[in-house]
Amino acid sequence: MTYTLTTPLYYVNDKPHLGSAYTTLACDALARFQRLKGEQVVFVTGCDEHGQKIQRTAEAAGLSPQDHCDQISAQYRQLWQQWQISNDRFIRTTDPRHRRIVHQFFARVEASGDVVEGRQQGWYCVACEEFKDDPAGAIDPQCPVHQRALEWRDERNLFFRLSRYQEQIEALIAQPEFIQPASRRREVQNFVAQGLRDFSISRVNLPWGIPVPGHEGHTFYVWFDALLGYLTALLDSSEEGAQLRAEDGAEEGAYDGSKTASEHGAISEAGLEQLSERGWPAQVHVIGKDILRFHAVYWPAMLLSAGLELPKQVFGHGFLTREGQKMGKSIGNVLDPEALLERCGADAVRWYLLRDIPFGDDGDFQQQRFVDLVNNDLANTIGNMLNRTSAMARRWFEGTVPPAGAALHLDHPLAVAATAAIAVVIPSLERLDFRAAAEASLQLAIAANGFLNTQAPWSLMKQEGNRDQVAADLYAVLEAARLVALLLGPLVPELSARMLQQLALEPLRSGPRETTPIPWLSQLHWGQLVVGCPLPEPAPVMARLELDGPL
RNA sequence: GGCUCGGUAGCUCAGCUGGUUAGAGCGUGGGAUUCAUAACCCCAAGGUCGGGAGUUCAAGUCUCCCCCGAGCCA
Repeated sequence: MTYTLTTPLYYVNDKPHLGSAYTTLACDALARFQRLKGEQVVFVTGCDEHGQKIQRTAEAAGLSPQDHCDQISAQYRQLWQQWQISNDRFIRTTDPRHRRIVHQFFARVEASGDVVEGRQQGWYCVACEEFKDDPAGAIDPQCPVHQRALEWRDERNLFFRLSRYQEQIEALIAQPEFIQPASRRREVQNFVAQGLRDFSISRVNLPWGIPVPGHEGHTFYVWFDALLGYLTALLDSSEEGAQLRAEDGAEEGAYDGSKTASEHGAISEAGLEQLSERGWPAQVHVIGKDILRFHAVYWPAMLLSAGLELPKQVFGHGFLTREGQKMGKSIGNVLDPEALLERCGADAVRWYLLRDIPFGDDGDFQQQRFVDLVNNDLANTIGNMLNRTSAMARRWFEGTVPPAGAALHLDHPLAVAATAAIAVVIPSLERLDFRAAAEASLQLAIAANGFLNTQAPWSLMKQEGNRDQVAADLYAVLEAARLVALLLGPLVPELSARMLQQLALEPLRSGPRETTPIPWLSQLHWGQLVVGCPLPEPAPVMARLELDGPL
């Protein structure tokens, strides 16, 4: 069973902004979690590179559309590398393979009788790539989203017969799991309840796009083409895709290294019929709430028409504001993800965004709170807990993990706290509730600090006869720290690795196609820290953030 | 204009099917402590639960009206 998840394919209109980073980060946490659980993950991201808006942006910059796309998508790719995003695929809709898939898909839709020609007339927003409902007689109407003048269009387009799928879509979105979070479901339901209308899937006189076969002068509408990128990504013939398939074979006991090369030939011909072996349907499409409709209504209908399986879930998360204000170039308050990473580090940003904002709701990036939470949770509560305990263990127990003694009992208060934390973290991550997972992990660290203060090993050590007690207490806290580090693996992988390193343990391996030698889930049990194991010299695993000046 | 969500401590928010002194985190103030990254631990501050009316023995928690904010659709 493959766990496929996707970010949106980001529109290459401009360089990446924090919103895209937010989505990608969350997906990365989910992907890592699933890998740690032992799932075979295909984490897809990429860029959407078609449409008139891009053509015009490129022209304005004096570039060819392709050059422009190359530049921007390279920025995305680079940014994700800098953030250590563990995507398995990076698909661009200008990839030649994509064109083939689009044509193949279109042929299926056409064969289903779902493509009709029609006249489309109306006010068009190029920025939205969408017809608006302003009346024909409107004078200089503006796009409410972009506050730009709409353009009058009157063209003969190809339409997808969405209306035929009314009942099926209604049934689909009636499933409580399909649209998440639940709060967004009704919105879509209302929209569908009004009756689905056919929508145009082609544009005329738009050279920057994929031509529609058999319909001279038409190119595909971005929303038809872009979503298909998810499929192209899975049918990837590149090395990473091939490797995944090789592992597939190995798992079924049919591994044959010599086969890989000959497979390549076949792979490059891979088409839609291969999708089910390549990880389709996706387990979840993670998207911003603004494009929920495309993913929850149009996209499933297109897939139905093409005879393909439907994704299991569409998760529409909220938007980020900054200090209560919408981020925008005109206000000049955009947070640049690259700069943010450089000044604060990936762990800090990941922690703040995932721990403080309920995934699904809108969130506000507040610098003071960002710093407060990172310093309190990560540096003070978690980092310092490990640091102080490791220092004591090294000082009093020959630089090693002290004898566990009574700490191994499962009714030890920290064993109980750890079990409780694990029981919350796993189901929370499963449903993309990163906040609950973070809080539960943090709770374990708080319990460990509390325990330490109650036991006060530094006082006990001053009297004779307490050595065993101190050893057990320190063991318990170190063991709690180990479990905190493991639980934080998906959310803040680098911090997790540094913590494990301080405990002389191997970091988790949750990157693309990585597996951890000892399964994560089996490591998540009390009492596995090895007594007598030498501890490295303590070094803070998380530095406090001290920002001079606004971000 | 229709529909849907919100409006609870300085800030961000929990409060399920109505029922003892309305909770958490951060911030703030105080205390304790020294193992540690001036970190950790403990305690407190008293917020008309947007406003008004109603139902009820009893309402942030239900009903109606109003005000404010957000979103979807038109």
